[in-house]
This record gives sequence, structure tokens and C-alpha cells, in this order.
Amino acid sequence: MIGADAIRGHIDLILLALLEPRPSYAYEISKTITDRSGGDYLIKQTTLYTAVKRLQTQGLLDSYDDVSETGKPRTYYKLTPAGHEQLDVKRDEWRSTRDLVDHFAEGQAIP
Amino acid sequence: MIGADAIRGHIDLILLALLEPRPSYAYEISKTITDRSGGDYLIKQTTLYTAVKRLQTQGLLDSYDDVSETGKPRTYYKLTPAGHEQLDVKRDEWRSTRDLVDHFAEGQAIP
DNA sequence: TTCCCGTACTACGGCTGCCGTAGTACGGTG
DNA sequence: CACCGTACTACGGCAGCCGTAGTACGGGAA
Repeated sequence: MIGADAIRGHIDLILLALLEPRPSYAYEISKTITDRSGGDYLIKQTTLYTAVKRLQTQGLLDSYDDVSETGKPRTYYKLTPAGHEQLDVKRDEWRSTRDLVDHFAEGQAIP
Repeated sequence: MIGADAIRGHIDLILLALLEPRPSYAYEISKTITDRSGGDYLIKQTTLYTAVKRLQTQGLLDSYDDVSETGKPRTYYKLTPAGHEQLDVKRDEWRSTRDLVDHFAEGQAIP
């Protein structure tokens, strides 16, 4: 189980990366995260919708309504061009952060 | 430059790992982080002291005062046995988080 | 001496982001 | 026709990192 504090700050990257290949809607995104993490991370609905709104406000996501197979309207989210750019930026930031924490975590002594 | 939001939640791991080989004091810890990150991450004094206090409250760090080479008293921090245990736990948590974010960030599509 | 600078802290409030809890709404299915 | 799955929204809580600011003290230089 992965806690909120550990993942905090990286949700946006995860969402952008998930939506990179094609648009999706909240419920599917949520299921995908659960499945692909092997159940290790369960994103809360509030967290997901809040994050999506935030990304939309920043102009990184667009949304459009469409009717699902079950006849219900759904809100699909897709990356904007800015979203694609920002995904690259966030990937770089993540790699830097990851390498930094790895470096320290792997027990380098104070010289 | 690595932002606070990116590193958030992993400061404790970094501090515990830095103090694993031997005790140190705030100023040295701060310098070490700056140096070892190549200047990419500059921990704020408030962040550092807050984190240290938190770890002490949790029983993961002990402190003792000693006189430095310059004649000034310093507060040294060292891991408690519980701190050593917790360091292992936090290392595991970090690896899980890292692998999860890596997995998503590397562009796995929604199937 | 006096003054500045490096070192060693503390105080306090702000903001962001994830969470807990809770509620609405609507359609299909048994 | 009652329930359940799906699709959201509302609202407040809290932790953690930051900005800013201040105190204190010793050593070196003018």
C-alpha cells in the first residue's frame, strides 16, 4: 500500500502520462491506476477530480462530454498541446527527484 | 533545481539516511544536502529543523550537545535503534513509490 | 574597541494537495 | 420497484514545506 504523502506531488505526472496515448474518463482512470499498481495505490475520487480540475485550469487538459456505451454521458479528458509539453517537463523533474532521493537513500555517508 | 513539492514526504528518508553512518548537526546536514545534490536542492532551515524535531518526537533521532572545534556548542543528531529500523521501512516505501511512478511516467497506455 | 559576518537556532503564519466524509443523480437489472 | 453501479460535487481537516523574520554568540578585521 502506497500512502498519499509518498505519492503527493506526482499525481499530475501520473494523470498526464495515463492520458497521453488517448483520452479517458474519471472512472476508467481510477480503475487503471488501481489495476496497474497491483492495488498498491488507490486514488480517491476527490483527489482525482481535484487533480483533473487543477490540470484543466492550468490548460493542460481539455474535456468534452460524450455518451458512453451504457447511454450515460461521460466527461472525457485529453491532453492539450501544453499538456504534452508539460508532461515532458514533469518527466524530467521526476527523474531528477528520483535520482536525488535514490542517491541519498542508498546510504552515502557524510564525507 | 528541485522544488519542495517534488521532494515532499521524502525528507525524513534523506535525513535518516544521512545520519545512518554517524551523527551530525544541522548546519553540516544542510551543507551536505546542498553539496551532494550539486546545488539542485537547497533545504530550508525551517524545513530541516522541523523535520528533525518531528523525527525526534517519533523516537527515531536522539540529540546531544557537544562543543564544536570553534568552541560553540552544537546539537548533534543520531539515529536511535528505532530510527535504524524505520530507515529500512522508509527505504522500502520509497522503492515502491519510485517504481510505481516510474511505471506510469514511462508511458504505459490505458489498455 | 567596535562592527560585521558566519554559525546556530526559533517563531509564526500561509498555501497546497491529498484525504474523509457525505451527498446527489440517473439508468439498468433482478 | 428497489437496489446497485457509475458519475460526479461539496466541504472541511491536516501535514508538510516555505517565506519571512528575529535572536544569539564568537571570531576576525578596522
